[in-house]
Amino acid sequence: MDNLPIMQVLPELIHILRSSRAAVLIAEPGAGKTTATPPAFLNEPWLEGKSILMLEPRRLAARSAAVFMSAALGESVGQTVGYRMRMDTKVSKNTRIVVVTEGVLTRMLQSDPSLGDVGLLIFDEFHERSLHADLGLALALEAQSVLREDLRILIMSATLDGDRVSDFLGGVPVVDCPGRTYPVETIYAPASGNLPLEKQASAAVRRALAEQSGDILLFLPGEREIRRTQRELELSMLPDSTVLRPLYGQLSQELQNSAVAAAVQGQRKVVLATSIAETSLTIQGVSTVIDTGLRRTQVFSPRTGMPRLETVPVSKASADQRRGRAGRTAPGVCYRLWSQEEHHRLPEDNVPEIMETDLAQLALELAVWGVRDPAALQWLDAPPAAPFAQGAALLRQLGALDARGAITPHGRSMAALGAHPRVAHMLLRALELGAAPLACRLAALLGERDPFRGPATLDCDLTLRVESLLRYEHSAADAGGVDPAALRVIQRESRNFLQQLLTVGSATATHPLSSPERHSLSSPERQSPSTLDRLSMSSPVDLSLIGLLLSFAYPDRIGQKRGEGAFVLSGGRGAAMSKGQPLERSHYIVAAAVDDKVTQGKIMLAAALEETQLLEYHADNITEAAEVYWDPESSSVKARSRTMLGSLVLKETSHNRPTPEEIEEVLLKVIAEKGLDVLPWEKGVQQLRQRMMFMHALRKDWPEMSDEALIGSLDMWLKPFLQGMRSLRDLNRVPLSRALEGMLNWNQRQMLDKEAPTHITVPSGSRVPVDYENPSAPVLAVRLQEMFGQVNTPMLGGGRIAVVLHLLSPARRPMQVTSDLASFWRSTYFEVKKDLKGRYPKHYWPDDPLQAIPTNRTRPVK
DNA sequence: CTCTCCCT
Repeated sequence: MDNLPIMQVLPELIHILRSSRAAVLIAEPGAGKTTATPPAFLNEPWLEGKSILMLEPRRLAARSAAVFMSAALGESVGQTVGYRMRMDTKVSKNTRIVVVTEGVLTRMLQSDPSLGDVGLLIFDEFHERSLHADLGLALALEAQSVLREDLRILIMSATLDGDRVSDFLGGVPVVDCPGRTYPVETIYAPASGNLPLEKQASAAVRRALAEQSGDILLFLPGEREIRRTQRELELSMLPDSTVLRPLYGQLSQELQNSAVAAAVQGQRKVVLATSIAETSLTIQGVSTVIDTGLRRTQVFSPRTGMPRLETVPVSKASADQRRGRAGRTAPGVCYRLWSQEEHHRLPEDNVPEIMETDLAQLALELAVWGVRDPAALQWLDAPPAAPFAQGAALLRQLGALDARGAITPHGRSMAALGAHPRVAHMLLRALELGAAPLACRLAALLGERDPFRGPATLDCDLTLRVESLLRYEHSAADAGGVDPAALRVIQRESRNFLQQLLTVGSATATHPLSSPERHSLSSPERQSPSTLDRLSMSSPVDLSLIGLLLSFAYPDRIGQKRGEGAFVLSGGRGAAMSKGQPLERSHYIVAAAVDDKVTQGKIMLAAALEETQLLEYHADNITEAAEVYWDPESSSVKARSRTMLGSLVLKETSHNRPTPEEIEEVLLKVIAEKGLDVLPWEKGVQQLRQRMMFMHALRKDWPEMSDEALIGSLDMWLKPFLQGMRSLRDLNRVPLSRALEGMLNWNQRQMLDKEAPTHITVPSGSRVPVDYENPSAPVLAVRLQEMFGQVNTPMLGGGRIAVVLHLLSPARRPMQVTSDLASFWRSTYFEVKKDLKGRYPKHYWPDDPLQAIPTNRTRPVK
């Protein structure tokens, strides 16, 4: 241990922490930082009477670090060095170094924000930037600044940009430790053409088998790609000595072990792995790494509130970490299936978990801490607003937060359970119902991988899984299509949930468990501690409660049948299950897992819910709303009252009487949507509007009459005339002229008749209508003979606008258009006269029209 | 024939 590189920098680090409250240690993997650093501080004066807390991102790492440090001290675990993790704790009075996993640190900080006797808090593998590490650091920094000035914080990291963390912590010292890995040669080997991934990967494996010696580790994004590549390699002619070993998280322990273990003498091992082999597991004997440069990651979609899996390029940091796996014991080689140019475009680091995960749990932890706005704390990367708001909204729905966003007693119990808030809420409600053991099984089923395999997965009914689990618990044989290893994990997790629930349940049994708006329950009241003790996994199970329990966890995914296999969810989305399932006949279901499709999600897991259960247990969220609305079928305003649960219409009746105001409001909205054409624009009304437009063009204080303006002001001018109307047909009775005139004051009305008259009386005595269709150039169409004697063009707009005269023949054929009558009489008239005389010889066409007598006769004079 | 990885 003395020759580890870390030993050379520890004196400096010890020196720094004597005067600094925080430091950053950058050390490559293999430097020994995890096990050498904590004990180095045990004899520091500032740590006297205090202990060291070190955070590890994985249980395995935490346990083995504690074992290794204990062995170095010649002790067993739980003496000077111990660990704490869920369902497994080894510490004693003498323990001064405690290695903890992530959830434990959060719970410790929440139950004692001053961190009791902890003198040094170490974040190991901080570059992984897990949600809990980021949260832990934010909480610890506040604890340090408010409660514990003497608390020291050490950030340990491999590839992290140390300066950024140092700056974030206020410019604390950074210690850099050289690594102790062997050199690895990097070969960029981009695939030619657009080959499927499994072909690229298997070609690279064949190349590496030929060019290199030793075992090969191939990184692929997921299980599907691993299986396809394995098939591809099995079909190609590989040397007999080659063995293929898949490796991913869901694989059984035995198969994982056989992938990790050293190959048998004379064999060459090719391990096909997900990113599990990047940090979590070390594989013996690997000297060649092949990296496809892809990983699968979960992205939370705030739009739908659902998680979604995406295949994305790895970061440079990840790629380097993967490459490093070839140089653990000897110099190695790494093939990267991308080009050097592509490499430059890769992101430096992986996106921190806090940036793309569901933040409901984070929101709950912050509320327990007393913080509603994340900005109140310091973050390396602040939680993004949309997922945080979505999380807070869910917490309010579950009764964990009150209307002001403060934590409720129920919320505190939920946080103490340490499950996802949805699951925690379900467990606590189940406790009240006496259905805790069933809820624990559901919680485990939801948290773990589906135990069904193959075609069995097509039936999304969770009840079938529960039944299968119960058979497994009674060691009864199950039909095919079920994975016993998965059921074993689920059984273990169910028990853990029950134990956790009983601890939290009895701690809070003396005061109300749940939300303030909790309604009274018909079946068993809250459990007393003694009944809690009797609850066990062997209690009888009532399968009819599965849907109800799920509905506590997913109140936003209660589905109402609307078609074959299709459901509307209470949160507003549509979702469907694949055809032919018994569950599709249920009127109500709860969808526990829905994929993240834009229009219609696919239901992966669900259970039936009885309407009576829904009405009884979700009464708080059921609203009765009277609604006045437009019914397109009858084209009229109708009223109904609806019983709603979120977006679901549970019941609808159409009996109540809307008030006139409500009707008018809906009518106005429909007119605005459908446009003004639904109103009776008779000729005179149309002219009135055009006259008003003409006036508006001249005078700004007149109302604007465009479609847009009229629709914008319907409230003002039309509303008073809608009384008693309910349908499109009724609108034909609107006294539109009166309504339009109503927009004018008394003066304007006088002025309208004077300056934009409907008719002009011409010399013959006829009243000729003015055409205002073009409001900037009104037209007066009149027979030429009727204008004899009039010198000048008739004027409108108070003498400002000359009409456009359309002078007509006796048969009302247009002969001439002019806005200057005087000049017409002087010149053009004589040409027109010749023409007219030819065609209408018996009419009177005087040589001096200004002296002639005008006539409105259509027949020639005798 | 949907399913990266961890953790309270």
